[in-house]
Amino acid sequence: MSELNYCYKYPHPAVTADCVIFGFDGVSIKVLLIKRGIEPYKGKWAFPGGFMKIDETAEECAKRELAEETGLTNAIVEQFYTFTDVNRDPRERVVTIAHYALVRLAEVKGGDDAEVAQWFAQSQIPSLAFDHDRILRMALNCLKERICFEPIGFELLPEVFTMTELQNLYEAILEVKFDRRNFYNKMLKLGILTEAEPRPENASRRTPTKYRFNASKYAELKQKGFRLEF
Amino acid sequence: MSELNYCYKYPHPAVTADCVIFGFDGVSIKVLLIKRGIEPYKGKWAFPGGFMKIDETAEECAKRELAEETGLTNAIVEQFYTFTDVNRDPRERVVTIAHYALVRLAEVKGGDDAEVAQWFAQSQIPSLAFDHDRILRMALNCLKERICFEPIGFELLPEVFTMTELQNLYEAILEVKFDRRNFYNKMLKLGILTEAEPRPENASRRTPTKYRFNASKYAELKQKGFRLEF
DNA sequence: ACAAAAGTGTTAGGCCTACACCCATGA
DNA sequence: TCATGGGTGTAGGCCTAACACTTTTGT
Repeated sequence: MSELNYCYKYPHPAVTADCVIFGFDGVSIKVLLIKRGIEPYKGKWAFPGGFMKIDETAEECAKRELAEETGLTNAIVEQFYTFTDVNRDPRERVVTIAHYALVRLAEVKGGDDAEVAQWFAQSQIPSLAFDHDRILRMALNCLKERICFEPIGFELLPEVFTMTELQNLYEAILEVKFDRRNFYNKMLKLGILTEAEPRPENASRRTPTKYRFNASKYAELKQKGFRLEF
Repeated sequence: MSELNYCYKYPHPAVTADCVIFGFDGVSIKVLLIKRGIEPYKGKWAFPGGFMKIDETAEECAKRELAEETGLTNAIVEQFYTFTDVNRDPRERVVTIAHYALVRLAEVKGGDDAEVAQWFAQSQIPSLAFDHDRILRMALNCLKERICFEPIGFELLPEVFTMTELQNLYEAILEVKFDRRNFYNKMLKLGILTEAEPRPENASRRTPTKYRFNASKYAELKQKGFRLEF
């Protein structure tokens, strides 16, 4: 079991897939971290990740990690950068293909052990193992860029949401503030939202309108050359 | 020399870096391809690329490949995607970290052997070895997206260029046509171009104005939150 | 002389931004 | 009653897109 059975003519790096899992609680962006139980960096927090099996793609590997930690199997998982620094892992040469995942917090299976896996608000993330600080920075940047041009934000919200929740999400990710009326107008004019339910009888002025992302409408617009922009 | 000296407890994929090298001849985007001299895919065209050494990063590897084929050592080289399909190489499991490079054709050292390395206009690229067709599609897409928001186009033009050349470049990459006056106005208003030389005495109406990309001006604007958009 | 390249300005419409008040609810 | 959240409209400025003619040169 511990023999060195896999031999090559030239040195091969190990390949891992890491998964930066983003969630949104209505106010802040959150990231799921795992406390390392073994050396190196024992006791430090890191992203879920692991060695890519010889018969799976990096994306399958990242999705496997995601499923192990959250129980989710149909979330968005996308590769964003491959980290290849020579000494990023003290054990051996390890190349990691970094992914981010977008999940709805409500759908995440509660972790069995809060000591081991924990959600951190963006502002409370501790210093991480390996080069994961750098990976996080790049993941956040990538998320910022992509949400400007693609409707990935909806993957972090419940199916049905209010305009205020949507605005909070954009503001949290982009770290800016929008004028509420302008945000409403812009979003509604885009034509990619549908009112989820007609307002109930007893709807008061205070009851917010619920929306749903209209994926087919978006696909249609996109095909016509429409581009989302924030 | 042919012994299997590098042994691991678990199987390790091989890791390569491939380099999609883009040039621009004033009219079309060109790509440098290498004719494979050995199996697999012997005789087919492919991107320059090779196995990552155990003490170099993927980017260093891609730059090494670029230098070998073009003599250039200071061109833009950027990773854009890592391809991990299980059967993408028939010999063994190979993960490739794909890069694109932007070079000025005038600075490229003429290849010794046109049989082996050759520039292809985008429309004349043959079907490629491995999954390089897919890699090319993604590289072109990535180039399209990036040129919309970052001034990378200038890396493909001579230091000094005319507005028409710049417009041709944008049109070739984005596969659209712009109105000449609107393109002039927009570019000039951005404030990132400098006139290269005062127009000479004998300048006729027909002599085009020469421009130069003003990188420091761009950096300054960018810091103020300015974003390039096309 | 004819074709091709380069320079140049205006107008209309759409989009973005800034901005304020009312109502209902729950504490 | 007070603070909070939610809904709503308009006016000005800027940017975009559409559009044509003149000059020069080379063939």
